[in-house]
Amino acid sequence: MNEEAGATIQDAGTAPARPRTAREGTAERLQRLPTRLLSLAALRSDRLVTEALARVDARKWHYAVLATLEQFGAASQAQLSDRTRIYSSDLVSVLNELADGGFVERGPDPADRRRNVVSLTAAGKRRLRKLDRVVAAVQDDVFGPLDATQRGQLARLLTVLVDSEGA
Amino acid sequence: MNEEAGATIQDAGTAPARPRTAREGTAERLQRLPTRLLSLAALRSDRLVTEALARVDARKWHYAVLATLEQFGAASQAQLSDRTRIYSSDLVSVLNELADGGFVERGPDPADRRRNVVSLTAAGKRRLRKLDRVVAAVQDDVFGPLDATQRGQLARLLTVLVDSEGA
DNA sequence: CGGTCGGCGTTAGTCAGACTAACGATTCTG
DNA sequence: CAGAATCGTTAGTCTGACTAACGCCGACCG
Repeated sequence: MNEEAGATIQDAGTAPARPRTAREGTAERLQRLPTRLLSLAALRSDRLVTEALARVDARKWHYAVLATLEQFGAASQAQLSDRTRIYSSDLVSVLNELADGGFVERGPDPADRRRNVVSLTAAGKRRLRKLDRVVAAVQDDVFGPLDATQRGQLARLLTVLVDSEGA
Repeated sequence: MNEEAGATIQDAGTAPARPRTAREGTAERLQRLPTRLLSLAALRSDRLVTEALARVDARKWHYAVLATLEQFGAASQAQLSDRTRIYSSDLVSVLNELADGGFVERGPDPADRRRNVVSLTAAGKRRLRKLDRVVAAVQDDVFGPLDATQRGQLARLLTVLVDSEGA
């Protein structure tokens, strides 16, 4: 919780502060370092995504889970974990949140009582549509500085990197 | 490293290792999502960088600080914070570590006793050379799947994104 | 000259995500 | 049937980003 200063209600956001954008001088070695560029770009991207989703009371994982459920249908948590790359230990709370919102249902799998079957509800589908819109908007936000061609290039290059993972 | 199941001795702890690389099925929506690609690529990159540096008992910020000091000379912590984008609160422990290793010296600024002057030692310069090598090696590791042209492209695109930050 | 404002370094603490360990319950396998 | 493996869950570690507050000092203002 935030203790508000009471007096001036406010502009909680008016951060007068750190000119983090200062960009005054970054050592060259760092400035061109590809891994650093990647890290900074992702940091900014993640921040924007997280903020945008937070505004509608969601998190990245919510989107991932909902989208995965819609595409592949009901699944066990283990399957969801594999498909979304969310650790199953973290998945628990994500599903709790989604279930609290009525977006998914979690019940025991009659076929294998160790498992849960997680399925999308009607509300979940609507929720997904909404998050789709939010996420799409952020893409433009993040990649605004690039034109369509460049975005395509970037996506292709990143895909190569990401896919090289398991190799 | 991987624990091999040796000879059926107990294997109590043999983590057969989650096939995180499984890549079985990722929802399309997610798979092409640029912000996600960026995030995943950065995650992998960061992990490799962190591991490589850990092997020589260093962290990313160590490199950033040493490189910045060499390029701009002795500076106050506030300046370092601006230039490296390390929050000054986090900078404290980084400098402690570097000072413990004898790589930097931190003394009061005679001109302004609020400030510290942080400067690079001879050992710090040697350290920087070493980290330079480590970091360079990781670049090849991370961006191995890309040829020189592609790496250039990627760097350019990312630079655009990163520089759009303050705009 | 005294006071207040602001920059400086530091401590502490929050929050999120990635990741590991262990455990009870269950099912599979030999 | 016994042991091994799987599933969901709890708890906890680690790192990085970020905020709040504080004591110290210097700058500026009246």
